[in-house]
Amino acid sequence: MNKIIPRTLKGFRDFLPAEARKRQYVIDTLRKVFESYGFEPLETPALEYEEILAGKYGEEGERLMYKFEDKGRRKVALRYDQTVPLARVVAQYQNRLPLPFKRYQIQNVWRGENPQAGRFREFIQCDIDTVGTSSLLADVEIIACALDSLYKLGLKRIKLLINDRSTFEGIDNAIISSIDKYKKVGKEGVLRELTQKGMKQDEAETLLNKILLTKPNARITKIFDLIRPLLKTSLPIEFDPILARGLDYYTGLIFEIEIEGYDVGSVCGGGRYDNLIGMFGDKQIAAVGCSFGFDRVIEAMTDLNLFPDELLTTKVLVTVFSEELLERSLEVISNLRKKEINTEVYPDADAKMDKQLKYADQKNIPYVVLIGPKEAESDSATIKNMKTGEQKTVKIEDMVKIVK
RNA sequence: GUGAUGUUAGCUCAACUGGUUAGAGCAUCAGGUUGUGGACCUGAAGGUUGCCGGUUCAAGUCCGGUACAUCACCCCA
Repeated sequence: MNKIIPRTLKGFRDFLPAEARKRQYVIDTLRKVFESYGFEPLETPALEYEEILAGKYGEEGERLMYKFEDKGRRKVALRYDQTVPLARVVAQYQNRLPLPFKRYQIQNVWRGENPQAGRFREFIQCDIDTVGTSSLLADVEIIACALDSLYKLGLKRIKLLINDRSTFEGIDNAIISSIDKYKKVGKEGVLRELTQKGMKQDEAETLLNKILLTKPNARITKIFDLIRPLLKTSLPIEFDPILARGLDYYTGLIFEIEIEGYDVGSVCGGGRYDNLIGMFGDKQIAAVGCSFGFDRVIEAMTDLNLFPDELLTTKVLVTVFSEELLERSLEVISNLRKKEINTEVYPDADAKMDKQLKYADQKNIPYVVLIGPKEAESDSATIKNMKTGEQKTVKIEDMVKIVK
């Protein structure tokens, strides 16, 4: 028999406990903030009928989508983003989802891209969207919720860049996507691309200068006015006429959030897209939303050291002295767990104490409980603080106080 | 889809222009102390040098292909 090599698929990742804990912390935090704004959870299947997803993401998307036949010979595809499934859900459950519908969705999506920095084939998307209203207040709430989310994660030095699709009125999508690269390739780079796409040098220059000098329109100034009272802190908010987000489906607001001291790109972006959600019905439905770059958020927070020190699971390790005293250990464990203290037992009664302590040390468990013959006699236990090395023998009832 | 670079022990790396039996640190396991972790010491285990083929008396080393990884383009989160 051939030996099977343990490995992961190209572009797919394992998250070992230290990493997985960080991710869960971020998800938990985001979820709480989303819900505080009235967004409700939505989950959709990983697999959809291919026809639901096909033709929705352009040529590139079509190439990158995971498609195959299932056992029943149905043509299926893996979730490619969360917006198309949202559109499907809105069309499918019209009678059960009164509009406006506010939902958040935190699930994996799959794209068969070539992996590179911060890009994988399986990754989490965190989306919030409000469907069924074109009110500017909905736009403002999305932005406020996004800012609040990052703020709660400790990302306090953030900058909001905001623009409106009307800045690019009448301009071809291909041209817009070149202009969007302004920050990356500079003015010369954009002009070079534009002339390559068939524009004359002076035409391109005139266009670019005109865009750079655009002033915020009425919608944007209204958004500015509305957002200030919503946010207690005064965040830098900037009108940025060059911002296009590369996507051609936006119809109004476009925004991005950047982190100061982390210039790998935006960690959140979104806008209004009033012509997309209605794709499965016969009427258009207005929508506004945004998406967090989950992996970038994790990376930025790691760089800036923003994760709480004690993202621990186990609080107490109860050691086992011998087979005879195992029962005493189990009693203590049961007591601690009843008090909602995360407790684990060293699973081998024959293991020496140093090995059991070493295990606690490696797993960063803050407290270790020892119950040997001495303690058993007096119906007590010794509790050791692994950080300070202090230890004392106490009655079992008193142990909870020390740990908590 | 395109391009650049790389792949040697679980991890990080070494091995002069091709030349005996491919080395080290960390991690693992055992012991140094049978009720106390992080340090230290001793020892053990761990490799068909990513895979397939070619050149050569001889390949970890050279050549071709392929898989994977990293980075970039395209595109995007």
